[in-house]
Amino acid sequence: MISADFIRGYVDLLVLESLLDQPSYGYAISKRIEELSRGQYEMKETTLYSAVRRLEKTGAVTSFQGTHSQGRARTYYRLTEFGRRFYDEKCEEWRQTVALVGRFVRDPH
Amino acid sequence: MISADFIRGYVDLLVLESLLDQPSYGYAISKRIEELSRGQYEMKETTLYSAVRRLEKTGAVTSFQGTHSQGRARTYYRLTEFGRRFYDEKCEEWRQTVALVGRFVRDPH
DNA sequence: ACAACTACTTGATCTGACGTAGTACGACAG
DNA sequence: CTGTCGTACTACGTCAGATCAAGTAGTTGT
Repeated sequence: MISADFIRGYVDLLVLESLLDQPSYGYAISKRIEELSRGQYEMKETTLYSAVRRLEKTGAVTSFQGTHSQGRARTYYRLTEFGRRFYDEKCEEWRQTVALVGRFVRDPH
Repeated sequence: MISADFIRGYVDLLVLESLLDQPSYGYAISKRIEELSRGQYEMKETTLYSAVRRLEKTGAVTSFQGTHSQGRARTYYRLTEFGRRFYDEKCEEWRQTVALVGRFVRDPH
């Protein structure tokens, strides 16, 4: 299990990726992240919900209430155009970080 | 310039790398990091010094006063055996993080 | 009836990076 | 002989973000 300290800074990226193809809601996002990370990382609920609210505040996502015939009401989140650009930027920053930190990583002797 | 939020979590790794080959001191460590990151990242002094103290507390490094014929006295930091293992672990965690986050990064369309 | 799963919220706490500021020493220019 | 630059730290306060702990609420399975 990868420590959250290592993911910190990329929480937004993981969440945004989950919204690229279609709108989604908290629980589904968390399940997707868990799946894509193959059980190596599990985003805490509070981390996830605070992330989507932060993203909403900055205009990267918008929220709407899903029609629900059953179950508790879900809040869906949809990526905005700005959100897409924001995601692309985050990806680019990630690539740069990989290049940078990579220069500090040596193979164990 | 890469934002500190992206490096957060790898500060210790960068510092430890700078101590792999020989003991060093605060200012030299910061210069080495600046150099290796090719100006893309500059670790703030307060960040660096709080990191070495944290590493000292966990036993990854030990400190000693350098003999100084001139200039202000320097505090040198030396990697311990535990520190070396700690560095190797951080590197391994880094590789895992790269693999994980990489699955959330898509090329811009 | 009760647990388990889904779906989310609130409030408090803690860590770590940062800003600001100051101390301290040497060398060198003017 | 004074000021400024580069070196080498330290102290204090602040803030964002991840977490813990706990609670609310509806649905489904046994």
